Amino acid sequence: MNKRDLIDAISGRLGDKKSATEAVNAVLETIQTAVASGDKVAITGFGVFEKAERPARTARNPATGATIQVPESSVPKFRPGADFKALVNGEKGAPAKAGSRKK
Amino acid sequence: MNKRDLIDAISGRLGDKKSATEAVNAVLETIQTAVASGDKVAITGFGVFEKAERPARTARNPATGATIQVPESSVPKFRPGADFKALVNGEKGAPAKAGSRKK
DNA sequence: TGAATAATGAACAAGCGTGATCTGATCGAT
DNA sequence: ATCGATCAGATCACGCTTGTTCATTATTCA
Repeated sequence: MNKRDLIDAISGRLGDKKSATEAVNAVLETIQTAVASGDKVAITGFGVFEKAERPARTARNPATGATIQVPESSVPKFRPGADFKALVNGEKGAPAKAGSRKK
Repeated sequence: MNKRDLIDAISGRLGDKKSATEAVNAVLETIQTAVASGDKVAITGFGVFEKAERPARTARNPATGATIQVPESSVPKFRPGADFKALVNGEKGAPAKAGSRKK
């Protein structure tokens, strides 16, 4: 599924494809900007987008076999939430219901 | 940043907080459903949400220290895209602009 | 109010990084 | 809405590194 299909699927809920496109872009860009700013986006039930700062480490260039030093690189990290994982495991049928407590 | 802040930030772009709430929920739920269905959501520039099926493996219970067998668990996997990583690294200033080709 | 998230701890296993290329995706034009 | 051009993404490889998972409790989010 690509972005077009995603927008098309959402347009069925928002009613308009143009609005869906704007909505998707707004959400994605907002998350990107927030994570880039260092603020982690914690969404209960979905997951957490956070900026993971990785220190320099020793990697290797498989083409040459030479060990190279990789500088600090901040990469976006996503940790799926409980509902998301449960949904993928097939334990639930619909998201955002949160009414099933298996404890 | 929580979901409230995210919605608030998006409402500044869509103009309405209610629309922003619907948009965020629609996007997130759609992604969850798609990933749960096995279809990976590939969005160029942002990342790829896909369903990673991990086979059973041996884990440990930190409370008791006993090794236990974990059954197959399908967890959602997110792989950040090039633009997202570049943005987090501070190489770019704004997402979805795609006008900066450094190549 | 109710429920989800964060942190801890240790061992196992997979990932990562560079880099070119092909395919797929995305954006714009008609 | 569809077609076309352009660009991002995946792959493969080797050796070291990091991540990940389990469970419990308090706090904070919805």
